Amino acid sequence: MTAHGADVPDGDGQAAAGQGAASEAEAPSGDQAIEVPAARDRARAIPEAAVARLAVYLRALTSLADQGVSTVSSEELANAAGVNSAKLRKDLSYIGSYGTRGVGYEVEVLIGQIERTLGLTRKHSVAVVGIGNLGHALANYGGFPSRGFPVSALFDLDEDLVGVPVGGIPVSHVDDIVEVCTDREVTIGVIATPAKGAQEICDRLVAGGVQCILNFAPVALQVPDGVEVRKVDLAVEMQILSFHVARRQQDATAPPDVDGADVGPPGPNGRGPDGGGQQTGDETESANRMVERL
Amino acid sequence: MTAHGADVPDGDGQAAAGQGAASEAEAPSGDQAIEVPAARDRARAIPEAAVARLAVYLRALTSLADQGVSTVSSEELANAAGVNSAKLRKDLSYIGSYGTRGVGYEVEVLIGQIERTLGLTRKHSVAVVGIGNLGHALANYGGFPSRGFPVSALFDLDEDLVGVPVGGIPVSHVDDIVEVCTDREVTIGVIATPAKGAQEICDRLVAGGVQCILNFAPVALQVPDGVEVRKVDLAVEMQILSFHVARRQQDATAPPDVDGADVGPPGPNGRGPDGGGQQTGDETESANRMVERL
DNA sequence: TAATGTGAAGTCGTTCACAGCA
DNA sequence: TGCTGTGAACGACTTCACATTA
Repeated sequence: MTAHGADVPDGDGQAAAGQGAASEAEAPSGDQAIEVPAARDRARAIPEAAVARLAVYLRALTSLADQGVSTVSSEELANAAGVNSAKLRKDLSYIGSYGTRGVGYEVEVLIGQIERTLGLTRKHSVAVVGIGNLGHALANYGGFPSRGFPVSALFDLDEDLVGVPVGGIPVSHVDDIVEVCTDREVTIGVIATPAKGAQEICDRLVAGGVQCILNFAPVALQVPDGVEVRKVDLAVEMQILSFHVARRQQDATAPPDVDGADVGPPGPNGRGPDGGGQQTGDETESANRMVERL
Repeated sequence: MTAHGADVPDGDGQAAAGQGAASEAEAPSGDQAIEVPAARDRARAIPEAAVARLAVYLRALTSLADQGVSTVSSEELANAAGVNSAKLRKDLSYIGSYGTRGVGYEVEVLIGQIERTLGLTRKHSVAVVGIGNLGHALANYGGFPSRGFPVSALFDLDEDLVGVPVGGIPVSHVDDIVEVCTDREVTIGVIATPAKGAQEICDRLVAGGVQCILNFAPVALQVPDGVEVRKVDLAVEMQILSFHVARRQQDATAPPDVDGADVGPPGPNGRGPDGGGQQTGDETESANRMVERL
């Protein structure tokens, strides 16, 4: 984990498979012999995939609580979360036994336990870097502050934006990242800049004491051990969907295809798709400069 | 990642997260005996996780192409994409043998092959529903159109927004989803609405012929077989990061913890964390109504 | 009786290591 | 000689199925 390579987008939550998070280059050096056990104990025992789902269960639970429900069975909760009950029970078993056989789980108790496990009993200050289209949306995002993630700093490279309040917080200049993050004890940094400067921003955040980064820029960030990176890439999500559309059509048009040569000639042909390609923007590329001020 | 993976995140997938997509209720009835082989052949052989990474490789490759690089070794490309070379080679092997032993891969050729595999040789019309903060950002998102995903329809429930052009496209009313999506042959729908109406929107998109959905609303959507859903949940991503912060601190404060009772008393205590909780917004909840017009 | 909690089996994905080829 | 392509070993996550308990 923690590894450098921002783990690939992996399928996360969603049903089947997916996951396979981080654990990239694990510093395979012959430093210490084993180090497998001990160290990581309590929390490390929970599979990454299960952690992701716990957050989903939490949401379903708070929703139930709002509706006045006080008890749920694994079946009901699993249904609300979009997983099967066996998986849900297994996941919950990682954090302890808080259910009652023959009855189910007490909603409030489970909420408390999951929040504790996810470390939500502590507030995590968030900094958003890159106040473009996306950064703007994130800064105004109601879901963050309401869930214990107060946005306490905004940064942009654009001098015209500095000082302008967005979502109630004045934008600071990226040159002050280290200082401001240290001051405000930012623990989570969100990078919503173009790919170009993302690594530089990342380095500054780390220098400012940020331990976790949510990266929207389309690059694999390099970070020192001990810093966690999660990447969200909209273009990748779209392309995965595209793949499924393609697969579906292939299945539909040629179901009894045994093996033979597939679609195009595997020969050494230049590109293939539309004209000279070109791939203009670089994802968040334009985003950063499009909305500009409110 | 379906997403699922989106979900979650995924693991994810994101990072991980993210992902494994649909295939929720798989109709486990004793309908047909096996059905394992045949049917899904060419494309289905590629693991979901590998598909997600192919999209990442594609980006790295186009970046290299822009820099004028014409050949890469698996080692170099893997490095740029943030994975290890063995995994990269395995992933590429799923789509065929386009490398040259002793040399590496031709950038242009690989780009073409990956694009073909991901179905990017065809344009996929995108519809964005919910023109709030996030929807706004998505509508203006440069990364979509430039990568073969032209945004061709926008929808919102707000009458005041209908007709207003966002990113060059006039917003339509959600009541017209079915009609407009059918007309414009939308293949991918993006839901950026509050959790509340998401399922309803989803149903309409499906009725309008949309086969793939990227869901930003914090709910597990129910879709018929044949429709693919990937979920992206920012709050979940943040909570996963929060978990890692918590784990890190736990490791730091009490490394030689053997087992005993963990943190809080597992007894039947009410909630636990901050006061009466409350969980205000519902993620995109506020988003939808915050920026309003440009 | 009903539903949790969990070992065990199964499935899927990653890593290893090396044969094979330019 | 150098790097790809891939079978096989390994490890992680999921599903099954049932003992267990309120």
